[in-house]
Amino acid sequence: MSRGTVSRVINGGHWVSEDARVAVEEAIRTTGYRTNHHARSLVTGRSNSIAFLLTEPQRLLFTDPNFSILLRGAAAAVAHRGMTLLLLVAGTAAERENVASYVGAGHVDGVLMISSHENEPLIGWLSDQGIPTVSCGIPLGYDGPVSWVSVDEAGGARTMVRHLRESGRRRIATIAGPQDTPGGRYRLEGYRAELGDLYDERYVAYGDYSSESGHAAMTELLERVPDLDAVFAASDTMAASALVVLRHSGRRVPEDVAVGGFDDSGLAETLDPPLSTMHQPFDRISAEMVDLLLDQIAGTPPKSVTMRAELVVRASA
Amino acid sequence: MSRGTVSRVINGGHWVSEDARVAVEEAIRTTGYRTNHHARSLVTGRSNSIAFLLTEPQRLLFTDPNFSILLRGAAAAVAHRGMTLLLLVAGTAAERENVASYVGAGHVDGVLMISSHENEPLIGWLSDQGIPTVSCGIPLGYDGPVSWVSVDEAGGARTMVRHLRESGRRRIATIAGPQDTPGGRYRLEGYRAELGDLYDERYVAYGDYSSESGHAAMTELLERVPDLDAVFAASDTMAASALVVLRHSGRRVPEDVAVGGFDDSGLAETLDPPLSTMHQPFDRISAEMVDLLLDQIAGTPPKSVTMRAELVVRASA
DNA sequence: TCCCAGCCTGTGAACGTGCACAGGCTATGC
DNA sequence: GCATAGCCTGTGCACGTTCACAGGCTGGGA
Repeated sequence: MSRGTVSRVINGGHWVSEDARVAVEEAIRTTGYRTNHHARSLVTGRSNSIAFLLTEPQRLLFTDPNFSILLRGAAAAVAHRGMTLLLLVAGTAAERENVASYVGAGHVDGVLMISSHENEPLIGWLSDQGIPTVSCGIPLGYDGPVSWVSVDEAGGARTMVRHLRESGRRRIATIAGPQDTPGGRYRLEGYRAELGDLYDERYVAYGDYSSESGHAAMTELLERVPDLDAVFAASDTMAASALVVLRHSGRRVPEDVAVGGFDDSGLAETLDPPLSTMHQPFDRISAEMVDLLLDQIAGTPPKSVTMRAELVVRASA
Repeated sequence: MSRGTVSRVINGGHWVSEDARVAVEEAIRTTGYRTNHHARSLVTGRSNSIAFLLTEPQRLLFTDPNFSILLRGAAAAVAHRGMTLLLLVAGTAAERENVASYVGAGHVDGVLMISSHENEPLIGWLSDQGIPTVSCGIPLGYDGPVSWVSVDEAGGARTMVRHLRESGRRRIATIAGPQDTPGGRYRLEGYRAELGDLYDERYVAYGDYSSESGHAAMTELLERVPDLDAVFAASDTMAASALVVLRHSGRRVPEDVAVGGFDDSGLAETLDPPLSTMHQPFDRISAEMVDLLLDQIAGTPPKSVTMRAELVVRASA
């Protein structure tokens, strides 16, 4: 039995006789043979692994539950295809340098880019190097060819604001996310578009998705426009803080003020009252990202996908 | 310039002249040379990567914020040593099988085992195969040689219960975690030990760390022992649900009922009222796990480390 | 009978590195 | 002057695959 034949039955099995196939498979079973991925990668030039690249500063990873869901989904999708997911962190400049040299050396076949802020240098670099890349969310500040998958941020925001208006709210404030982030920017755009002429800058406060920033923003809004009767927060985490601040101010939710969030992270249904929010299909997003990345590795040009965010009505609005 | 000399300057650089070193380093800089990890691994038999292995069912990863913190810490610690962290998921039997064959093939140098439940089959298997492994938390149901790093679960629980007693509480209930988990079991043991003769089974309810289970457990306790004046929850997530249930029952926290948690996850300080809890040093835990694993890979026998949980007093107790 | 196409199998080369070994050069001591 | 030890450098081999190619065997058509 020659190496060539064994190699053929392992990879596809074309042009190999039935006898040879069963013999090889039997031998594999009895000897406990495992193919050496390093040797394979050495000759094929492919690593059979892709990187899950985090460019978010450390602090936010602590509070944002979305990362874990995305990560887990990606790991499952990747493993399902016999590949491996490795985690790369590029929060500091030094880490960014390491990641660039690692990825540039061809140690991964592609990169899943998570939560990049505007003008993230790595995204252009990866694209210039011709390294298959899929971004989670539209990459701000880069107009080159790159794949991304995103929820319809503006559309989702409009849906929530419309829901608030249809339930009779007239003075709808918003706690916007960071404006160097697609979610932060486009959700605010959707809010503005849906309100049209009713838009009033004084009803807008800004946070960075974190709980503390949500607290500060809600406090600021209550001082500036105490007559508000609804709040749309650009993340569930900030909405949670808004609920606390509103209760302490003596307002009831949803009787006095309605509150809507965005994400439908695990947090939302455990809040008091349970939070109405826009559901992001994180499982489908991660699966689609992996699909797009594998297509790109196979040679397909970059392509992008937008998904709908679905309104989930609970008690808060 | 020969391959051998280049190899020597890259790995350590002993027995190489100053002239040769600078020449090689200059050449590396100008040509943009990157060492091929696959070729290196092929000959050394080491992969320079370690696995972050999750054996937790999917649902819990969504709610438990501790995983992300641990993961990020481990990724940073591993990257700092020039190695790579890859994420392996073994929630189902099929996934477990894949992981075993992958790890068994020697594709990683060691395994970081996260949150194993009692009698997790992989832990014994890894140990039997002689694969360096470090468990996060004491592995229940396995008494073979294995490294672990854990917080002092029982001691932390005693500290919290003592704190509640010292603030005048007499009827202290607990929401225990899952009993097939070290945290669940030993925190309950600590609670019981600290109460001594005062221990009363009716003041104990069980959850699985999830928010829903915390809700159910708190509801159950209020029905069974409505006179309770304090609750120690085995996780912040369950404590958060307890706060909601208590408020809805008309009780004030901390005036009527004091509430203490465990973990000090990001959640704790954003709750209303901010949660008193036992702080787990997740950053130190992940760093220590990586250290122990690298020691073991280098040949040191398994070793274990216990860390203290620190009381963090906020408003809830 | 011979040729050719279609299957199937074996073989040599290559991937890029680390390691052991051989050997050259230099300085030191006898 | 010669042996020896201490540095330094180059070379062959091995790691375990995949891939391209050569060639054998079989059956059908001229």
